[in-house]
Amino acid sequence: MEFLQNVNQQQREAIETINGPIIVVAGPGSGKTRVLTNRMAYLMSHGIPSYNILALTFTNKAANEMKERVAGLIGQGANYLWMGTFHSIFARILRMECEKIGFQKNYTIYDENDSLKLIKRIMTDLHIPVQQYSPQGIRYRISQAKNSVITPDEFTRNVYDLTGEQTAKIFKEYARRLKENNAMDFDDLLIKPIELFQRHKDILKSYQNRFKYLLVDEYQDTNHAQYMMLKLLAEGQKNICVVGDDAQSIYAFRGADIRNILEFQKDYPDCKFIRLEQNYRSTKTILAAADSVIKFNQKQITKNLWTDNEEGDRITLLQCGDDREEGQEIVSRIFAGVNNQEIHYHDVAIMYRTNAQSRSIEDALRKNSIPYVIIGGIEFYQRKEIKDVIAYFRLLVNPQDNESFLRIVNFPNRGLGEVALGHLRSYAASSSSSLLAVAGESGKIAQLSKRAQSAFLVFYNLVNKYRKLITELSISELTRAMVDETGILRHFKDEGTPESMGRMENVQELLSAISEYEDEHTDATLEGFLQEVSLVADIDEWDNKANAVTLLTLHSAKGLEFPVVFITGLEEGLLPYYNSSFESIELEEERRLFYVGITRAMKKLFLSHCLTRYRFTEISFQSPSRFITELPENLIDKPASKRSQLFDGTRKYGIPRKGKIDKKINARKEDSYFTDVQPDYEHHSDEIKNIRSGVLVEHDSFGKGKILHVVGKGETCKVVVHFDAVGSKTLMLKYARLKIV
DNA sequence: TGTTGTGTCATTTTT
DNA sequence: TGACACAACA
Repeated sequence: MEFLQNVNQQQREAIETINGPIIVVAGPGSGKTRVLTNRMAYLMSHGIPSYNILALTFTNKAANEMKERVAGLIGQGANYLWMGTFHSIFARILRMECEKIGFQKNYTIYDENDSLKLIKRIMTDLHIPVQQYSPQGIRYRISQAKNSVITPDEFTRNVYDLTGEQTAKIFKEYARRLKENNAMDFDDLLIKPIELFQRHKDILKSYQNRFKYLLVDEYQDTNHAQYMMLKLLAEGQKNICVVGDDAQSIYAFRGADIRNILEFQKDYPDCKFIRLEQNYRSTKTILAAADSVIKFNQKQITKNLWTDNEEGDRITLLQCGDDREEGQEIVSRIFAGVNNQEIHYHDVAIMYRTNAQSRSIEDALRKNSIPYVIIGGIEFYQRKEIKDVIAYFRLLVNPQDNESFLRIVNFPNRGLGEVALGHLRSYAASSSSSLLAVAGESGKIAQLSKRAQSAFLVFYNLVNKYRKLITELSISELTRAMVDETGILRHFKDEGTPESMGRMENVQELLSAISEYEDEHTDATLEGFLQEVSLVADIDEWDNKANAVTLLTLHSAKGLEFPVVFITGLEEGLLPYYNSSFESIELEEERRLFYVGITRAMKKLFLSHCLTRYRFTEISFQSPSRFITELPENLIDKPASKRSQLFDGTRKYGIPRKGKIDKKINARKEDSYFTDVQPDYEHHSDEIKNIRSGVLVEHDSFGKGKILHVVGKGETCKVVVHFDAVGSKTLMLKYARLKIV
């Protein structure tokens, strides 16, 4: 059988085991996708209809790729396969079933920004000061609660502090308003189906019957809600196959619970446990480096990764003076490889911890005319003008969506300000109707000025006119006509600044995206388009066909592979990121992130760190990441001109260099590699010389603490210290009189 | 009511 | 750096 050829023993077992629970712990590059796709094909070839299979992934991209591969193996038979992200699959189920839990089919999906805005508005309404309680913090707490399937009532009962009390109030009101607006946030897409299934056993039954075979990719990144959902669906048949790698769990901040994978065997004691340990992706060197790093973590499923691949080049460590130099170093390595015809631009990925780091790298690439694509950053659909136009469309589809109403009722300007809206909102509240509905009756609201009354009416008529046209026009005609009538494009044109011209183009791009969507979907609806837009990630759009270097965060690198990988910013405070240094749990997650990065590389890995870096507006001194020291020294090359105390410095470059740029780069700094002495402090005392992040210090009144971060230099040098007793403080080094412990 | 300026802020990762 | 809130002015 075709699906069993070219697979190893373990892969074969994972593919062939049709019934019962299976967990496949798949090391990086071990052919996990092949197992999943071949397994689906195998199931179907054994008479299991495709509509009995549900495959859940983390990105749409992964789902689409797998769909294509399955179709390649089995052809038309794959048509009814349900495969997609948790969010999109359950959004789809909710479209059909949500009336049973009090929502309407045309519900709106709120993204994080929408929900933050709503929370801020609620806080204002409840007179909870936003200065005192950070709306982001509250939103995060609420989201965490929802991910753990905790209801507002349960949350209220378990409050232990003041912020918690306020959060509880907001949480309740937030849930109420979402319902009132007929809207769901991202978390609802996971927990509302659970609610549905628990309340309506017959519906649960029907989905259990339908989805007889469950496949879950990236199981290590599921949160509690996803876990519960799977448990509900798998109940009875227990044909659940989960694939993942605990060592690549990097979404704890989003509620992912690594226990789900660690304890799968507890939930399904009779499960088959399969390890995929042969790596087909990387060189021996890269795999050994990755393995050595991950061994520093405590809790994990033991794995013995190995590969038949060649030894390969050593890992090259680039030490740079600052972030600009880092960009230059990378550029010169890329040039060297390309000039030798060893690599093409599209073989190269440059990874970083935070999106902000991309800027300096982009500068360097641009300056040297190297084509690049960037994944992440400010997404198209998050731009203000796009969100504004989308709000119009949302209101068409879901007239109860008060948040969208508020967003655009005065954009473009209709002379409707705070005061007018206040009257409208209280009238709406007393008559419990939506803002849009009340706007249509603005004549009845006595407090409103004549001008405001008619402005509301104009707005109402505008929206209503297009609501009536929904069934008559195609969505591209509808949206185009509406945007025209709102005068948004004219508004931008009149402004005439370069920014507003850019905005105008973006809106036009949105309109063509709608046309494109219409061409691709025979049954295109505006709802469908809006849903797709809310659930796309940047990575979904990326394809590696263009001959360009790829820039991306370590997080979005998961699941990808590249012949040449640069991991940048290997510095304390950045990777591992700040707060992660205290809690070993968080530190371990950072380490896994680094592990994910390393294991993306097939042939050649570069690691870079800077001694200084622009953060905020100031120069900050950076110490090399502790993770660097966790790599076996014999696998690492450090360019000869930069003698290090740990390495003897006589070696070749991984990829021979040819570029002309790197001459001056090597001229600077010498032995400072692991010593981390900061040159600017030479004239200070010994004490001050040793001030750097990670050092334990004592302060006269704050007691003992640890330096997180050093900002600035000389007279104005500041340090961020985390004190055991009082938490983090920023201090002027000059006055702080810190003693090194 | 709209616009402009100022100050403050926080700046991780994402479906 | 930029996004946002608020104050002051037109």
